[in-house]
Amino acid sequence: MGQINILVAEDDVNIRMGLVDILESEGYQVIQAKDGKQAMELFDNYSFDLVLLDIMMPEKSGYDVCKDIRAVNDDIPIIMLTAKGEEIDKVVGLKLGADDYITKPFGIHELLARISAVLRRSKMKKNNEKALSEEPFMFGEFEVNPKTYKISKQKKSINLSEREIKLICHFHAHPGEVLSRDNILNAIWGIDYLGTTRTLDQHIAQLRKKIETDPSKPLIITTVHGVGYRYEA
Amino acid sequence: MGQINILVAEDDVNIRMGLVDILESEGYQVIQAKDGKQAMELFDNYSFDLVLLDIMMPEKSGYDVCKDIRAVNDDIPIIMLTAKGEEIDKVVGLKLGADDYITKPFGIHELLARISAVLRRSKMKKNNEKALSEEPFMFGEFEVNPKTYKISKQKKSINLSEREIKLICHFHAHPGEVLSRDNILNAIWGIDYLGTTRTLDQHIAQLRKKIETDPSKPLIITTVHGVGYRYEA
DNA sequence: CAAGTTTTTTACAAGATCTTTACGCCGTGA
DNA sequence: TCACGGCGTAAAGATCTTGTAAAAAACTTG
Repeated sequence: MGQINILVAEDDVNIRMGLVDILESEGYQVIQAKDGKQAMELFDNYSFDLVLLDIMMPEKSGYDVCKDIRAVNDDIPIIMLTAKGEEIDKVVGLKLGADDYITKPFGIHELLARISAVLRRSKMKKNNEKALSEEPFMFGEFEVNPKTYKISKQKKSINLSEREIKLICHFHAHPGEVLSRDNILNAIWGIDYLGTTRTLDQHIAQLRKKIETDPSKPLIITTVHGVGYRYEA
Repeated sequence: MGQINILVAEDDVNIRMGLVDILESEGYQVIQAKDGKQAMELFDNYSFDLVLLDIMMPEKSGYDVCKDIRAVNDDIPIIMLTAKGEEIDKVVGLKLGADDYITKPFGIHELLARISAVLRRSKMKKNNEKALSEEPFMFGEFEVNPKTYKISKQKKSINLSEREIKLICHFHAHPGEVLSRDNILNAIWGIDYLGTTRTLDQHIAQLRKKIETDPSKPLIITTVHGVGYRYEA
């Protein structure tokens, strides 16, 4: 969920391991490629949030990988790594669609700063696109505003947390249906969630406190014993 | 902050890349838009010193973008790009507020000369009549005076720093909206800012000390947990 | 270049949210 | 009706986010 996946393509094993250490200790999930060919294979099979690309690599240069990635994906941020003194042609690189450059040897701090800057820009871009699909809608007697994490009834406005908003949106997308706990957990917590199923009940209770007139006799989100919950549209 | 940011809106990828190459090798920071819609999105979220606008674009024509930009910002220089033979109506363009025109195909030197001319004029204008473009406005119970970096309530007047004034102005431009940290950092620190996100929190705290009655229970600038901040208009 | 100012980083405290746990009630089937 | 697992709910614990002061760095100005 909050997990950020980074593909690191670098042939020098020492530098690569160094990068992996740094990135993992920052909480990023890192996948390594030892050459350009392997990088493309990994890129095709997994989903990444950022690519770190050495330029000089066997099998396939960073330029080529960059071009091939861009042929498929216009949005994923790409940062190029260049050895000092390497004839790095920023113009060529930018033409191919890289987002930033770092010259080796680089400081840990600079690397991390550039990564978070690039991720920030990319996140902005995503949010702008997403904004349209998150128009306010009615949920029971509440007006739900996914963008602001707020719901309002008449003039009263209530703040919702991340989980609560997602729950409401999920129910809103399936009016009248009985949604199993597994279904909801998969949709909101992700397919690889490892926690208990009671967590969900807890959040449902929390949500009911905020939207039901009498939380002990829910009318909007009802319980289907032995199965799950239902949004009574 | 000698960095000059240019927004390039042009649908033809070859021309766009060519422009980017030229401008970046001149030391400008360039952001690209592939159509008019994207151009407006970028314009709303970042801060530019100059806009290069192709007239014929999908989604939204250069004329429309120009008009929309002028509706919000009267000062930023806009240069229109027109294909040779394209029916370019200078009168219409000037009415919409463009500052200059270049007909494709254009020479590198002509382009750069016009850009620096327009930037020079704009800088002069800023220095001379910044007064007009930065009228005082109300923010909560404060009267904000961007010219003097001062805000006042009743008879008391408080000095603000550069960052603080910019924060207030940005919030003032987006009343009621939840502004993500990313959004604010991009708008005030610039798209290529490499610092940490905590810097922003620090400045928010500083600002609250100056404008909130009880800084520990902010009413004017509220925080939206996990997302960002909001100006309660 | 020294003093003053602003900005940024850092470190820790405080707060919010999320998850787990525990206990008791409720529905269902024997 | 009884037993048992499902569910509501409060409260403790864990985790993540934000507030805030203070140190460090960067920038201004004379």
